[in-house]
Amino acid sequence: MEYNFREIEQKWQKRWVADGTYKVIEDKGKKKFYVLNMFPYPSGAGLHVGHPLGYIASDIYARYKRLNGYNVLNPMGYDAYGLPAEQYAIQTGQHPAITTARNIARYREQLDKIGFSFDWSREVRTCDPHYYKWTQWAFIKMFHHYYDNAEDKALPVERLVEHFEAHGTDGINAACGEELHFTADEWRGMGEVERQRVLMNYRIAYLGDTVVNWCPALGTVLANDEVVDGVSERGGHPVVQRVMKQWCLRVSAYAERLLTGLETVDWTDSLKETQRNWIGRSEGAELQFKVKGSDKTFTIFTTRADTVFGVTFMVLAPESELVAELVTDDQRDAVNAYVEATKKRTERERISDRRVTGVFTGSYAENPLTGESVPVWVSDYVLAGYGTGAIMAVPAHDSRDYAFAKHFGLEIRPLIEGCDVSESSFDAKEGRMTNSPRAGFEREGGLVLNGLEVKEAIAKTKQYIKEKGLGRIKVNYRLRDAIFSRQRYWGEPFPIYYKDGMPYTLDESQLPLELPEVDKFLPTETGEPPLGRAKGWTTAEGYPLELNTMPGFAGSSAYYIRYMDPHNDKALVSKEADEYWENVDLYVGGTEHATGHLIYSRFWNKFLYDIGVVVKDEPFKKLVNQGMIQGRSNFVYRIKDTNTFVSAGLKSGYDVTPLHVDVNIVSNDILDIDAFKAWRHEYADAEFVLEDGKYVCGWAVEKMSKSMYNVVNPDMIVEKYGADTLRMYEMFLGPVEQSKPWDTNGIDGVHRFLKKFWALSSDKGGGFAFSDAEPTAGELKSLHKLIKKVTTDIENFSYNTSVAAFMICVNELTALKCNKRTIIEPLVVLIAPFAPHIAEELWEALGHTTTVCDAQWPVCNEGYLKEDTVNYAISFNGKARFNLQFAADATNEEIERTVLAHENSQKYIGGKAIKKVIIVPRKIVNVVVA
RNA sequence: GCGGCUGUGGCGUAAUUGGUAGCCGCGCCAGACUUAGGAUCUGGUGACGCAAGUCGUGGGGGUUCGAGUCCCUUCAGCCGCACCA
Repeated sequence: MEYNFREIEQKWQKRWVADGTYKVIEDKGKKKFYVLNMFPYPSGAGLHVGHPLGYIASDIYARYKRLNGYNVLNPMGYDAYGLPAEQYAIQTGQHPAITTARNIARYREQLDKIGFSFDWSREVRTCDPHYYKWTQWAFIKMFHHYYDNAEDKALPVERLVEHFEAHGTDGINAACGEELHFTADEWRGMGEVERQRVLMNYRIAYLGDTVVNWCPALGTVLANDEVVDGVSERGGHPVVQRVMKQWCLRVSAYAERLLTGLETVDWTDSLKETQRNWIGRSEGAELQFKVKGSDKTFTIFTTRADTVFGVTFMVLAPESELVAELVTDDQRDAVNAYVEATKKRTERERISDRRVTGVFTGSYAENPLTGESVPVWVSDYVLAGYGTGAIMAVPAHDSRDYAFAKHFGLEIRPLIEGCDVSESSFDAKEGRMTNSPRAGFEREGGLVLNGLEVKEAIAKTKQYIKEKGLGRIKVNYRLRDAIFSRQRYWGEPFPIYYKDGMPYTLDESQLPLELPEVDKFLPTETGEPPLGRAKGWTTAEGYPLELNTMPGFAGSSAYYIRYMDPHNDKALVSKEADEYWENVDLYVGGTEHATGHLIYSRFWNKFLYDIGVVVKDEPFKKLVNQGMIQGRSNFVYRIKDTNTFVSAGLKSGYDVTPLHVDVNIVSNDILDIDAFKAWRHEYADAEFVLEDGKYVCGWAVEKMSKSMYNVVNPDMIVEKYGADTLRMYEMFLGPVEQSKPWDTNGIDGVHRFLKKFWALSSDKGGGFAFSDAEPTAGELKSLHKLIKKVTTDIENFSYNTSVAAFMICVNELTALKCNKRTIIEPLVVLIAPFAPHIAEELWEALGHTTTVCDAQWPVCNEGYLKEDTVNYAISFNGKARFNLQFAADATNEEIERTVLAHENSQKYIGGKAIKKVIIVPRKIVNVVVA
């Protein structure tokens, strides 16, 4: 009987839906397992063969866990808000909700063909009001909480208010924008607006003046992770720095917990390292500098407190408020001009152009340890957003300060014995201190670092700064608060209205606040976001609602929690559901989310943990990054200014333009000329210069994308080979974590394997044939080898070697002509996670009335794997010379005796003394002779 | 610049974790069947050699009876961060 995959796959996909096979309910009697894929953004291009890679890998794991008796949650949904749908809406006027729904339908259709075990009854869409109600709800919660550094968790803002009432800011240790100081009396004297302004300084979701990445082309701000190399991640438009009032999330308050939490999760080292880099913890000290001839002081941050004796100038960031305070009248024009020029530069220009620039402010600062005066400069190499926006410059031991000093002819004073700073600075944190202080500049009772190792000197200086009250020990983070406003239409509206210019949250009972209709998806004529066009966009009392919407990561930050209890309209998640599912046991997705989604989700989850909504501090226990499937593009070469195309091998003789050609009309790099002529009307009368009668295309590995015509859809593969072949082939390509170009060569091998597997139990007529005879030792060994291999492989995500193991087993069984029920049945269960359709069909043929999903994973009996004899390589002084067979249970003494007595051994020993005999179990006997 | 990862046949990859390098598949070669087909089956396939054998895991060095695997060094490629003080 033929392997009719089309019929089989349709039959079982229908059956699964009809029976609700993959519907899962909380069952306290069973252990839970939560498998999750990063949900897709439903783009207009549909699914390509790269998307399912991770879904297949996690589906295999989910099915495997289920066969091992776990209650498995394996949901799927859509990250449905996003820029492409909105850009499309702007161009065509088509409502993004319509295009998004259409794209989702297409995705669903494609996904269904691959045979996933998703529980679709739990589907979520971020743009669905029932869903984003809880995104808005979480935002309200964040608005009404602040981060208490002493308790190290989020607490209600009411607690803060109580404290202000009683003690003012005295004793407050909270994450905030700026350090405020007021008394209880002053607090009580404040009006409503002023109090709101104070509280805004502490809220976890707050409205703040921030330097943002403004993208004029997109008309919106972007988060740091949405800007790559100074241009927008989507579209590649230039990005400039601008100060704007924006909603922000105080992610930075969680920096330390985001860092330490990494130690508790099972993620790859590289991903953890990427997050550590992004969080960017650095230990150092803050040190106060007095401004000469004034009572002003300012603070700098340094990790190299030991170098304070080498400070020869100070530098302020151009955006720093200190600039205006410190600039002298003489220098004001020059400084203003410099600051203005800096503002106009885009992020990209600042990155690409690293010329040393700067201006002297005219002021001098006093070194707190030596009292000497150093000039204060302004330069854009100092960042406003990090530390205090001001630095002490030590050109001898910092390469950036060095370049600046060289350029402007400032003093470079080395502090480490024997270091050479004539060509470049000495940045390493090693060596012995000298010149600290310089001879003749010692102070009574002052700090002396001379002779100390750098590390000791840092510690001693920090201690000194702390004791003398010159500053404090401080930990700084690179991680900044997340900017949470977008000037876009297609996103979650904020549950916020304004009264007297101050924002207030809607009541939870008013949620969801649904996205209003607008006539156009563009900003208003007055430059307000698109929601400014919505009619009646106010509260019932007439207060105006917020016009910004939330960014893409808002909806994706807690979706994994919603899957646990997706239809609950009383809570984000019920206590019972959350306590049962806890958190995600296995999360599969791409590395591109390392510094975006995976930081925001962890932050969001930790906040919900703090307020008692979820029971786990970390959302994703184990994370696997599937590699990207790249496209393999094909090119044709058009001779300039003609409609003639020259084959790749001959193109060097012509002046040609390479053009992408649809890979679907190219086979093994040979162009289907008729299909090419039909592809586009301008090629209908194209002419060709052929080699050997064929048109050979060029190729390159590139990102799979519509514009490069290298997209291969899974549907086409499913149509031609079936879903089971696609699933197994994608796994067979190589390790899941590895990126690789899509290459259809080789899929035949996998398809052939499934046909052979099918043939094992099908007879020549139209039916199945199973033997009830007892299996032989050889058959049992073949099966149990497979059980062992596949079980450990799935646990380790080595699916490619599993597929290889299946092939070996089926080849062996085919050779043995084995169709025995007791062998085929467990084999069917083993393959079910990989090729569920064929497994179901055979499971039914074996006479089962339940689906294979309810089967039991077979257990390996090691007893069948025993070898009777073991082959040893006999080597002399490390050189293998001949082989000998021994019984598997032979003792080392027996082996040694036999080897030494063997006639072949004599010519290698040749009467010399035997130093030792090393016997490695099951492998090698090495005889070492003198 | 800092940090991480990778390097094995013509290709994708594997190697019991320090034990006969190249499993499985593609491709290729030969053969079988055949109403020549992009079907199926069988055998072969790291290099050199008629052979016994020798050489082989980016290069060089080391540890070890034994190294793809461990250590040092170097080269190449990929990824992350990057005027972060």
